[in-house]
Amino acid sequence: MSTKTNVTPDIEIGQLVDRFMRQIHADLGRRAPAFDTQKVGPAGGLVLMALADQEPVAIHELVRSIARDKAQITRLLQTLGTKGLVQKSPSPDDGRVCVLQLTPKGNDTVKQLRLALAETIDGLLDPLGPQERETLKSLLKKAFDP
Amino acid sequence: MSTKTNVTPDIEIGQLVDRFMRQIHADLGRRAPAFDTQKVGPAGGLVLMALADQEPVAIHELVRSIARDKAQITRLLQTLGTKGLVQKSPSPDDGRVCVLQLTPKGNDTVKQLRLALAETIDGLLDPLGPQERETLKSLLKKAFDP
DNA sequence: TTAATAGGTTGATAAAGTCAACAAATGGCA
DNA sequence: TGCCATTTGTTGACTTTATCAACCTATTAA
Repeated sequence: MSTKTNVTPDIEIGQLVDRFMRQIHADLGRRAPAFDTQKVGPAGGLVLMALADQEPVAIHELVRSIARDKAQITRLLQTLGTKGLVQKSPSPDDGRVCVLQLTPKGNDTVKQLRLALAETIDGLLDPLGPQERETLKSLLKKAFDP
Repeated sequence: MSTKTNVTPDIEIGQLVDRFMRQIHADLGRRAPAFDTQKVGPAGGLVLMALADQEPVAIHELVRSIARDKAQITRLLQTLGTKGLVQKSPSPDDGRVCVLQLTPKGNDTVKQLRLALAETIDGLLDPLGPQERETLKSLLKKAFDP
């Protein structure tokens, strides 16, 4: 009790976050035919959106920022590449790294995905007022922003 | 600004939540050998913890509360059953439903899992103060509690 | 009593995630 | 300069989750 670590810290948060994530996933899945015109799927969508925030970016940086396995990203990028959404070019500075960039088509796709995601989250956070949403977002950012 | 729906609601929240979930998952996975003595895995662990909060509970209620597919839960419960962690008994009221309950062994397992999850989350929320954590939790509960 | 519905199981399949091994490029250092 | 450890990205093999439809039984409503 003396130290700052509680005896039982937040046990519920994990389950709540899981539910949050899963409901986002479910709702997006339901509406996917309407907006996922490129059929990138949930994983591809997240990669594209992360990419849009960070481009131009090296693969290993993207991997770290979204906390996924690099093997998985390699393969995702292959399919996104063949769909013409992402362009991969060797870095001039370092022969090992590949630099990623969205194509115009990729940018359009991201716009659609973002809109859909925003709508979904907007719906899920319905019980919260505008101010509460801001608070939630800022707390998450404080804890998990790179 | 007049209506309650913003033009661009919270796009980032989805990615932040995803990162949160994924880091929980990664950290728990790293430490799993130390605490997952029954080898229930991430999915099994979540089911057990949800069960502990709700038992005795019917399968379909559990399914709804954790937002997973019922087929998946059926199979998870089979393995948890053979490990002697969960007991499944027919409901006296309704011949279709099965009522779930943790065994003593299941309860012990949940205690371990909860401790591990709490430690992990405690670590991940390090940037947040005690008050901010409370706020975060209450917001999530307000939005996602059954 | 029939028809529709809900709860749960099974089967088949797809999608994600994991882990180790590897080649090429870089960097450090003797 | 030459060697070794490290980093980056790819590939292969594999396990875990997730999804979807078909199905049986019990319940409910008409």
